[in-house]
Amino acid sequence: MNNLDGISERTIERLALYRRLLSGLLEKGLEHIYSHQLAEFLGNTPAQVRRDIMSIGHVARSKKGYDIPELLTHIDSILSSGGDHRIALIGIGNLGRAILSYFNQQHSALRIVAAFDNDETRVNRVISGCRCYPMDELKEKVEGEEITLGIITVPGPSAQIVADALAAAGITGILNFAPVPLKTPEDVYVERIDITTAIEKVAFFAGKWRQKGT
Amino acid sequence: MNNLDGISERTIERLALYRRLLSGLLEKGLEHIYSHQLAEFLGNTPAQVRRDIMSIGHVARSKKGYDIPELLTHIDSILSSGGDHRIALIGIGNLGRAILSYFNQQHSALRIVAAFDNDETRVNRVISGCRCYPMDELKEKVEGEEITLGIITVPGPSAQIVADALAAAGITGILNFAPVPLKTPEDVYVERIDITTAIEKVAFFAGKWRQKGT
DNA sequence: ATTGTTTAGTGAAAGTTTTCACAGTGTTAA
DNA sequence: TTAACACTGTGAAAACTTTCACTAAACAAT
Repeated sequence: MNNLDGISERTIERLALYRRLLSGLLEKGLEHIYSHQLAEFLGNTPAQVRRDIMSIGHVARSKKGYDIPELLTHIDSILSSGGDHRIALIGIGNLGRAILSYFNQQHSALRIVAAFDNDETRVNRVISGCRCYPMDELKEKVEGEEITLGIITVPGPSAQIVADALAAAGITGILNFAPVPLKTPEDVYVERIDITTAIEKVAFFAGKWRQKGT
Repeated sequence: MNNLDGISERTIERLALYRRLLSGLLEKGLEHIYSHQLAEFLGNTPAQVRRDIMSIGHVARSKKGYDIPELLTHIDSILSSGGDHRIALIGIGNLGRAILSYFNQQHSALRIVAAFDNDETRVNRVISGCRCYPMDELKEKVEGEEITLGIITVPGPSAQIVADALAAAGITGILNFAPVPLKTPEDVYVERIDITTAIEKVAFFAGKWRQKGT
């Protein structure tokens, strides 16, 4: 289910990291890089780097390692192959605003083009270059602006309602920050980021680790 | 490496979800729950629920399913077994503030007790019940306040410096929101949340999914 | 009591991801 | 030209995670 073209979910995540890294290296004028250098930067192993790069069908036999511009172009073409996307963000609270400013500074292929909230005091203005609308205009704007992805930053109890609205508006992917799992139609891809769970996980493993050795 | 007491990393994440869910159900006065109901709430399978619960050594043969208070207590004791933690947050930007307000409303066992930033205008005040200090007081406060975990919400270029400072101050776990992998000593557990990567991943899979069928 | 039904617990299978280890090859140096 | 080296590509093994499928037990109904 999550394996298109033989590229696994995990590999896609790392490809996004490779892309960021390579693009930085390119700006510094570097031309070539070895798998073990990439691994060093990313904190994984050379074998994994090579397998990831292999999985997108990249071939570059050279003693100098990978050609950075070439590899970057290739990774970019894979990651972009899902098409262009315009994004809606729902929930203009602290987290929502943080993501707006954090995300809309960079990036051209992916942009948050509209934000929504139920609270009227948060609406009808522009935050980080993004217009804010009341929730009941969601469907209209999603269709009008050709929005295909949604980011949910509303409190837990409202998240499912928002997800339903997004799905009804025809969105195909959701990034959910609310601390609840969403029920969505099969054809909507959902990714969750659960900050509380992440901290609890760190607390558990950090504690355990300290108790033992390693 | 990430498998203490036979409990896998993934299971720990789900246990945190079970705990939240069960605690909500308990407040509603529910007493028992079946594995298939838990699975329904969490969007996974009954078999996985049972395996997770089994892995913490919980036994409760009853035709009525799991006893909620009992199971909750047990999960809680596992998740708390990493010990209590006081948390420092570094980087009082939009994201940092969002996490402060988001996190410090609830939760007692884990609390963000100090925030730090290089920017003097963000410092020496209280945000969401959390005192803000300049960076150069980090070590002193970490030791004085018995802080054991750190949350990094600074921009990418500063993240490694902050991580080094945290490690030097004796912290054992880090949650890193900066879009760069960190190099840390072996005895520091690091978890990363990469918002940009998450969005790129959704864009990829949502696009692919739409192109094909399911 | 007996029987039927439904559920938890769990060994084993299946699926996924990472790592190992080595063959083949471009590159450099002699 | 040849030899030594270091790196990629990759089959196969290992490690990890999820799912299947069955056993035994609790409970309800008779």
